[in-house]
Amino acid sequence: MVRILDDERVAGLIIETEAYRGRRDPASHAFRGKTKRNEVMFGPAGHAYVYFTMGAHFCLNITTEPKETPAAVLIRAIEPVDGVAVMKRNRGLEDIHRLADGPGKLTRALKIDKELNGEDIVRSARLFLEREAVPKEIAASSRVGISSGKSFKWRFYVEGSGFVSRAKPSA
DNA sequence: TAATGGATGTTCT
DNA sequence: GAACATCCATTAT
Repeated sequence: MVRILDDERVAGLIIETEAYRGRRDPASHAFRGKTKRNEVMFGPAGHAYVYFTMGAHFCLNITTEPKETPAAVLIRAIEPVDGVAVMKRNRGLEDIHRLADGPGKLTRALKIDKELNGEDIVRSARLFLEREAVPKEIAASSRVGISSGKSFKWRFYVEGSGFVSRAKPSA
């Protein structure tokens, strides 16, 4: 995942994600229909859905599925690769393992906020994805921080990575 | 190492 | 008025 900040490349490998599947998924923002906040989820795939949560943090999702089929992938953690100094400055932290090991931390490290909500990441010069080697050991577990839909194993993370948000995921 | 509570927008009851 | 796709400082074990 690549973020361009003042012509500087700030990037990292995606380590942890969660899937949210619209109408079929009680934990999804889109489960109860379209609102002003979640309308990006109802748009075409490949756009950034950025929302403000718990009164203090932003979370970044990438939409999937065609228009009017709400679904998105929450990016929960990255392993910093380029522009590490910028991330440290944004976070006020030196520990590289803690720079972006959670959805709220990641958006802060990469300076992602509501202004990027709806960004087309296929065409964007500010936020986009590059193809990389897919890690071999990918594990699945329940999603984090939800109260319904817990039985779906829709959290995916690189097994053994020191950059996941929770060392010991709950099954 | 584990539990607690504050910050506080958006949506739902 | 309460819950929530969170994080962190503070306090208790």
